[in-house]
Amino acid sequence: MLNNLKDNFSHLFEDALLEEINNVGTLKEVKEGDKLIEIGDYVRSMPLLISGAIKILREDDNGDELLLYFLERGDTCAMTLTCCLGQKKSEIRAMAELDTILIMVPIQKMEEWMGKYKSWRNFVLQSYHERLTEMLETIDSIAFLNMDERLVKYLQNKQKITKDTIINSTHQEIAYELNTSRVVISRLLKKLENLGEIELFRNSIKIISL
Amino acid sequence: MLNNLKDNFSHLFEDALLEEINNVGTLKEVKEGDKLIEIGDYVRSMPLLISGAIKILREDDNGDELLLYFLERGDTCAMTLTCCLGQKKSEIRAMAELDTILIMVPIQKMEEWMGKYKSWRNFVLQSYHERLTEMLETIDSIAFLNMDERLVKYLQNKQKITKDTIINSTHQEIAYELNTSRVVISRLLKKLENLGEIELFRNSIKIISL
DNA sequence: TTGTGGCAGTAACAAAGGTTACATTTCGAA
DNA sequence: TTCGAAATGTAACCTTTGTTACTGCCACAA
Repeated sequence: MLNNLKDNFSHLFEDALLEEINNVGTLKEVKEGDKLIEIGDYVRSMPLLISGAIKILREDDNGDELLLYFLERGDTCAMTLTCCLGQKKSEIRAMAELDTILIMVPIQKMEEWMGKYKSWRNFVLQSYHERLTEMLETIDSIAFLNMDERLVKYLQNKQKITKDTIINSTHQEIAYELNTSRVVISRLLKKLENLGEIELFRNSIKIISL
Repeated sequence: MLNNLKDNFSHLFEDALLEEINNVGTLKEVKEGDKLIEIGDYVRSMPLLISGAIKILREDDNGDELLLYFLERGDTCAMTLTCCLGQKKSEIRAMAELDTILIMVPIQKMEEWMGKYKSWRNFVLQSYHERLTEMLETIDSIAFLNMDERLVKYLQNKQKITKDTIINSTHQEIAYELNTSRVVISRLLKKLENLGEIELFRNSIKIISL
């Protein structure tokens, strides 16, 4: 685990902190599609992402869903941070977008390190900043963009995260994450295909140029 | 200023910290409608709200606007925190919703206090948590609610912030903050009036029961 | 091989929200 | 007092998005 840590976090944390994380953290591997946190769960440890990607989703009372953002290598979950500190229930759902490796750190440590390590404080604050920025981008999308533009952004984002021009999603799955209906997505995807920007297959979409 | 501080922050900060804030902070009064921060500004100090209310707005490239949330007594601006630390430009606009009194703390101090005072750390983290939560609520509204429901929420919120059943806004102003058009707001307000939930006047709206 | 369930294509229609246009009212400044 | 700008009311129409319904297609298991 120490190697994993050094590879991904040595530019952020001093050796003493890396050592501590190595001592108290536990390595966790999850498969694509696995659920990490459900809305209402209490959170007892904080994830540091080594590899893979996690998607963070919001859901309303009717079960309508919305993709908020992705976490990647070197990230942590800002929601978790506050849940830990405040002993509050999770407001979001976290699912593995890809096969993912993370280090789980017990919550007591995170407070202790806040006083002890400047690099840890910066990391935590930086994480908050990134998450707030991503929330702003999400708000921009749903407030200012039409569904066709949101869809294009979604596909671009997905490509960036998976590093693959083939997106393995059904229209229904995309519709859930954008909180719309399958028919709408099919309609817009077909339009993009007619423009030559994507190619449609069963269970997958190939990005030509977006 | 020390009295202001003690009245509003003594339950959060230890005496030594209150003392420090008192030494380095400057009192600032702004009038309703004053602009505090514009998008693109560099932020050099951090506000602690003593009284009044600040509204935080987002704008896109076309000048379309959206109200994100309000800051009240005891709050600080999480955006500012990260802007300060990262030396980044502001992503948002801040306007005084009411006459407001705040204490401005220079940014160098905030880092110093992070290491020195546990109560400061908790305050900063707590602020982030509240802001993230409010961003989530904003997302819920625009993603899951129709305009009529968003309008009702907006009016309720406004009432809560101003502690007044009379809302002094034009339809155009409301339309800006909800990123829609004046005609749409007039239409929906008239519907609410017909339901007996509000009463409409020139430049103001009286809330009967929402 | 055949049936079954999930996936995608598409048409027709409905609803919400945005746009344009114009009339009326109100208020403050000249 | 009068004029003009700003605020509001309202109709007609358009666009976007959501809904319903039905089709064919594909993959897999019985």
